[in-house]
Amino acid sequence: MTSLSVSMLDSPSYAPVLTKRGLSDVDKKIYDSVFNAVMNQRLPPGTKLTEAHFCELFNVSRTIVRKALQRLAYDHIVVIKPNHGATVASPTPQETREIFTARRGVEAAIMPLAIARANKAQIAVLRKLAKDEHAAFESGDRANWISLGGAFHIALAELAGNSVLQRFLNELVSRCSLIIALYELPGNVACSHDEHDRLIDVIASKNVGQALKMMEQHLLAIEEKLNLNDEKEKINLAEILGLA
Amino acid sequence: MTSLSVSMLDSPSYAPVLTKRGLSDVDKKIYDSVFNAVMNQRLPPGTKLTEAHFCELFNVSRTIVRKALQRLAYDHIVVIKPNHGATVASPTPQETREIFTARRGVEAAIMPLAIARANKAQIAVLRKLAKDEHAAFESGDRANWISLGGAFHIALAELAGNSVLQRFLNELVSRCSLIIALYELPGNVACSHDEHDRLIDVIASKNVGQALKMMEQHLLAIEEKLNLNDEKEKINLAEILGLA
DNA sequence: GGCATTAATATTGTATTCAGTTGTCTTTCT
DNA sequence: AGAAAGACAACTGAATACAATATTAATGCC
Repeated sequence: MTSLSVSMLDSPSYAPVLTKRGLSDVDKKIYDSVFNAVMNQRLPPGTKLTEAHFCELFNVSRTIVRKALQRLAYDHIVVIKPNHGATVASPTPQETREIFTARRGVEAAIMPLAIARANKAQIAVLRKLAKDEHAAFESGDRANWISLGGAFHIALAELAGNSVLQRFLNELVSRCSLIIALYELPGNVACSHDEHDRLIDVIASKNVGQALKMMEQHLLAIEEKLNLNDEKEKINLAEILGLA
Repeated sequence: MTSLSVSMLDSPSYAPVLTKRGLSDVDKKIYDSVFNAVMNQRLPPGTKLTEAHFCELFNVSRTIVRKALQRLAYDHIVVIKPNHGATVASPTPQETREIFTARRGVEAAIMPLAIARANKAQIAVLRKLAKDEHAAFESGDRANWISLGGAFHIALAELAGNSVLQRFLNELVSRCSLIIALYELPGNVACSHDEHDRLIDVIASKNVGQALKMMEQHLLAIEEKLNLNDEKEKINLAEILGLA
């Protein structure tokens, strides 16, 4: 199990605790720093997140830290076991399949809303994201590439203008980052880096039916590239036993 | 604004729908008692939920109470404003539309999964729920009737076997209970009390396309019966001014 | 009487303290 | 040496204490 190190988190940015009016949004800072670290895969699944550690990093009491960790647990970014504290979640293959199924459903609900509200400016925003994604891919910045791939879908959800669906998708996309960190086959990274471009074209053409089909294919393709054989440990165990 | 009274909270009867790991026993009790009270509309939207009150009722410290309230806030059952504490949520018309739109999407994602897994026994469970719903309607037990109406959809989500979608729908159904409490036109209650029967028929026949269409119509019908004119206060205010 | 201002009370936000649990390391015995 | 038992340290769970803020009551003024 990995342990938390300072470099994994965003710099605490020691903004002095000025202003009594400035309500303590420290817990949000903690939440965001862990969330971003997970999204960028700087915090691998299974990492232990000790409360006292965050107290030092952010100069707050455990009360605040616990609030942030509990919120992360609500969103299934971390798992809290009684008397064992918080660790970065590591979704099982079964959970993974459920997450992807749910995500296909939520993205399908988002798509017609997004298409209905898409104008030129918003299409341009999507294209910018796709371009950044390409750049990250070309430069070999794998973490940033994955993060931007998620950002595209998040942007689509924003465009849909439904805060509920947006929140659902946020959770699903962040959990997918965890999943990719766990299950993606190493050699399989180079793929599908123009699918977002084609999606944007279809969205711009306002063809809902085709967009739905393409999005589903897109998500199924991602899922199929994972190694969900459920045999990660079993194979290792078998080998060990075979050797023994 | 209504204030909390003890009688609103008792009646431990109903199923713990949103139960989760990580909550200690008392936590869960507080969460469930508020949740059920909201679902049964004993706690009207806007009700102030004072922490100290729950401390007395459940003989625990504020630490536990706050954890339960924060989780209720996460599920959008209550709203926590900084330095103002928790109140039962009262969704705006805008939020209501978003919730119903999201719900149509999530139910659409659930339907094919549920149909794929539906066998005779599970169809029987659904029929039982519809029957109870009829009974509650006939006996004039409005609160129980609304609660059972939600239970039907929850059961469908369970049947689908996807814990993520199930959790999403749980939130949406409970928020709809709040919405109905706020916006349903009084005389409009007597309606659609056999739509669930017809849904079950279509599900049993495994006709996915027709089931999707029927479910969407069902949900649209519920939404249309609400009074979302945004003029609730305005009308009252006008009357008051007219008299003055 | 109505209204603004101030004091008193109530409620929430955060830190600290105490208690219980778990994991590890040492000691001891066979 | 190896296993079991016990002691210690680290951590989490929960309650209490203190500080900050909001709400209500009271007072004075016009």
